[in-house]
Amino acid sequence: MLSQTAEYALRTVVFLADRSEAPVRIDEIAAALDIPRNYLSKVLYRLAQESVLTSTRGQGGGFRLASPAERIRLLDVIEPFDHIGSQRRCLLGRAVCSDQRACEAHEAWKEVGARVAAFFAGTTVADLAGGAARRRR
Amino acid sequence: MLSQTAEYALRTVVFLADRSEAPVRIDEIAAALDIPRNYLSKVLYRLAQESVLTSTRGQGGGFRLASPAERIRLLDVIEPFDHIGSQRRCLLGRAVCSDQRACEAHEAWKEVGARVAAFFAGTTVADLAGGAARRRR
DNA sequence: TCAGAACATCATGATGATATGATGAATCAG
DNA sequence: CTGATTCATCATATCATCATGATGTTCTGA
Repeated sequence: MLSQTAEYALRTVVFLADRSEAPVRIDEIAAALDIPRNYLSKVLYRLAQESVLTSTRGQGGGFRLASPAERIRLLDVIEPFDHIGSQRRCLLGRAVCSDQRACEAHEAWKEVGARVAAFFAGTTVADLAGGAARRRR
Repeated sequence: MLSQTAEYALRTVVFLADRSEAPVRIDEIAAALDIPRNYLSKVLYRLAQESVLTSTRGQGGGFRLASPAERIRLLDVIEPFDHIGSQRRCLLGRAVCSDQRACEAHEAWKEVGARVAAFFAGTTVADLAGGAARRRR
């Protein structure tokens, strides 16, 4: 359902939500979540570009959430890597799906896609966090 | 959502459902659906192994559905290639998801997964076919 | 200013999905 | 039996994703 890369991003963001607001070093994140260090570096760099995270270099630096966990949607975290763009694509790969032969199945599929999209757009990082972030609410 | 391979399989099966019951040559299928010929060959061979299709060699041979279109679930067509196995996997890749910290989001995700699985298990090839197969019902 | 800390980036490799071309094996018509 | 037809299979190529190691760049604190 999600690519490995998007899952890394999501796990990291949820992990950070459970931590204090101080920056966390990438080595610590990689070790705690068992994610390849340099690969994670690229992933988090991308998240910083997208303003999901903030990075600080030097002593005491690291990554932290750019906004409160309850204001970061799962969609924001995933979109830079996977494109689950509202599932407008026809199940059969037809260029024109909603043509004359659009059947109940096409409608049903569209609705399934809408459910998935609604989940990622309507769920926040805080909803997935298990520790501090949830208790803070 | 679906791999290219699974989509090829699905498009072929729907295509065959719209044809008469006589075998269709793989060259004809590949040309009509714009799918690489030899790659499709392997895909259809797999579907034949799974008893979704029947293959016949020699003059007048080709592929045809092994059962009526309304008895073939999308799940049967897709499963040999993609494993959408009831989405039991945790969104965060945690080994144990439904532990003490299972939150509303985990429940919501589980429900989304169930919807997807229900769609593929509850929809038949006939539901997607646009031509002959639907009019025959 | 300088050394260490920590992120940023580059070059390269491994793997699986997708694709192509050539060849083998089975079936049928005559 | 023979040859055309058609699926089955093998060897190889291409590409994106995932991963690793080495090096560059920026920041902080003394």
